[in-house]
Amino acid sequence: MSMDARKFRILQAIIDDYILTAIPVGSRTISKKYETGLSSATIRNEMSDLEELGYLDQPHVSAGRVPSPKAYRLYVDQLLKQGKISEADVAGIREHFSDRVRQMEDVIGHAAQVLSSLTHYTGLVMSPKGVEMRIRNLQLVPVSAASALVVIVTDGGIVRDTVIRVGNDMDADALYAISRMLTEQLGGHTLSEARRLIAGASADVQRKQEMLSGISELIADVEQQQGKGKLAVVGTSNILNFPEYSDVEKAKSFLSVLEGKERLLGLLEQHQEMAFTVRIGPETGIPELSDCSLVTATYRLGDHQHGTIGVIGPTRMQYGHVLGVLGAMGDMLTQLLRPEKE
Amino acid sequence: MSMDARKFRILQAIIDDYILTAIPVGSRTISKKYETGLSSATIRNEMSDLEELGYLDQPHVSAGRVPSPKAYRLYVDQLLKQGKISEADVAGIREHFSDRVRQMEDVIGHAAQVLSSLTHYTGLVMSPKGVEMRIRNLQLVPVSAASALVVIVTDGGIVRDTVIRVGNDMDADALYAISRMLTEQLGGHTLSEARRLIAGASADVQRKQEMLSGISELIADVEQQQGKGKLAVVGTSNILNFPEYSDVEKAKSFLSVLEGKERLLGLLEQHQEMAFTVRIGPETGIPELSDCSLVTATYRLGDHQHGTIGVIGPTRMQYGHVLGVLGAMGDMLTQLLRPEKE
DNA sequence: GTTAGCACTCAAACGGAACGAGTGCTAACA
DNA sequence: TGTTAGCACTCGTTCCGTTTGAGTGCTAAC
Repeated sequence: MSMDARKFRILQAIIDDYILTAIPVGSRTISKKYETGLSSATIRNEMSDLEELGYLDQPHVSAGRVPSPKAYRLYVDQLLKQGKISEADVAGIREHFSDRVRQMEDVIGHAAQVLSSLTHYTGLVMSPKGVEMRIRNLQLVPVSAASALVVIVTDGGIVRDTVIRVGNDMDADALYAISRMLTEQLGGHTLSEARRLIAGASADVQRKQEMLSGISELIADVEQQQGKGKLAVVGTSNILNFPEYSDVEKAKSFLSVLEGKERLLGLLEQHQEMAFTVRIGPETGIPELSDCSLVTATYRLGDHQHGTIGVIGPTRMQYGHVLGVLGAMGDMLTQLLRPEKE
Repeated sequence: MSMDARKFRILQAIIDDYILTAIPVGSRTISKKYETGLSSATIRNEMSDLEELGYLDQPHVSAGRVPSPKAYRLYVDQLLKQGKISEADVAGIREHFSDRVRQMEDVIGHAAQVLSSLTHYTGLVMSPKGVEMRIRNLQLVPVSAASALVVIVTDGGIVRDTVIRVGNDMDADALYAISRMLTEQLGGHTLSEARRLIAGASADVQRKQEMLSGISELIADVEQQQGKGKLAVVGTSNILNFPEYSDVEKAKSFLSVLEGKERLLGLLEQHQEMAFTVRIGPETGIPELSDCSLVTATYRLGDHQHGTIGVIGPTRMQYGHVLGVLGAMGDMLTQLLRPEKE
């Protein structure tokens, strides 16, 4: 016995119905609403086969059937093959981003917000992870008599700053001179190279040494921050709208995974080279998310950096719609974050 | 009939027990566990009086009594009068902040994290709201041939930046010259003054005009950002650990208030001049939070700016502990964020 | 291969009985 | 006059048996 066209159509119908209603689907429902040519008894036979093949589960003997993760996998693969992105989704996103570009972090938070409100699931946006970022400019800005702000601009346009102590006798011009020198020596180098250069530099004066180590720390910070990637999570409470999470225990374990962002980051960092990723239930590898699906897409920042956006919802997710929204949003972000022409 | 010392003791006992167990307290419980000198019948009479006075509610006739918001109010006022802050809380916080100071935003997120984990409620930290912030320095940093980064440093140490377009013929030195000029002219002025000055400046060249308007926009941004205040919310899912939120509907409405941060910001901005604020149930003014209490405290950044930290939990909150933690955290933040000596 | 029919299963909904925590009231007591 | 023992009463909770109905598997006929 194997999967034929009719079995596939029936499976599709079951999945569609279950995604819509969240209640186990019976043979009569399919016979009446979908495959009108066949009687419920026939459907029953087919469903029995599908169960044997591993595509359907039965909560208990007198309930209908529920799609298994394997079924969703088949369904999604089919969806990805035909690769449809709805025009409506693109329009919706364009509308939400009509206002002018703001800071990177705002964009990220905003994007997660839009994902959540368009899909009614939980929206995730991870900031780009820098691969081999290079320093473009480094500048010291006086803050008070004894301290200065170090600003680092990288080729990705990422800016990071911190306050360090400098000598008392540094005026703005002196700081600028130092900035020029540092930019000249470190510009074009990667972050780790820059740190090595600083470490190697002989510090003739104690004060200067102090300053350099402050800068070095900042660079390390940037490296680490970019290595990790910031994560915005919006719409966690949406999950409570779905009947499968009316059990408080389930909801709690779901929410605590989303709050402790580490594991989530780990998931988002996998398969970053793929345009789309769909992980269904157990495929996430996180037991607490075994009733959830995670759909991700990628956006680019410049040529070498890419970030990830995603949506988490119940396994019976509207995959088509979510894929559409994510695709459109990915394009939008790539376009929005394109570095100025050089 | 009025409140005498014994009634007060009994009320205190009821509140203590209810905070601990979350189940309505019966007269026998009080008689056995607390006021051992009195029989349950006597307690019953007193409880009846307390109910008449508005301090107790009865879910239904055959259940025990539950403290009313008015009772918590009395309880908290008493607590505030004796103003006790536990040493253990101070130590706990100091421990969590042992690592070096990082960026303002990190500190805020981290503080919310610590509040949440020490209290097991939801932790809130709002960034300082700038009153009359003054510009200390303004600097243009080259980013690419045609664009530059504007960095603004204010007297509160707040740094904000954005990328603007500049003319093609601007090299680093030219930008620096402009920076010096701008700093000279705008330094010491408040944000709104600075914007007025820029608006008034006659722009001889088109390019310069473009640049100035970019800077002006950034200043407006800083004003607005600081006017609003950023808000970190951590530990929302903690609420699900409490039996009063085992009802999914309640949990959902609570969580959605926390997600749409606007109303929360409004609450936190009220009474910012108070060292401590306790708002119990209906006192919050938000219907969805009528079973919650919000406790806030203030920290300072410099002399003129203050931010708010807070904890949201069920009305039967461990007020003493929360006040202790918030007090200690407020001091910690004030100390941590003290601007460098000038 | 398809379908009608039928016996069977089992979760969910329903409903009444028993339980028990807690109250209010009254009368007796110190 | 305040305290307490006693008792009737209330009412939510729990338990348990019944009914309902959706859905299945199997068999026999088409």
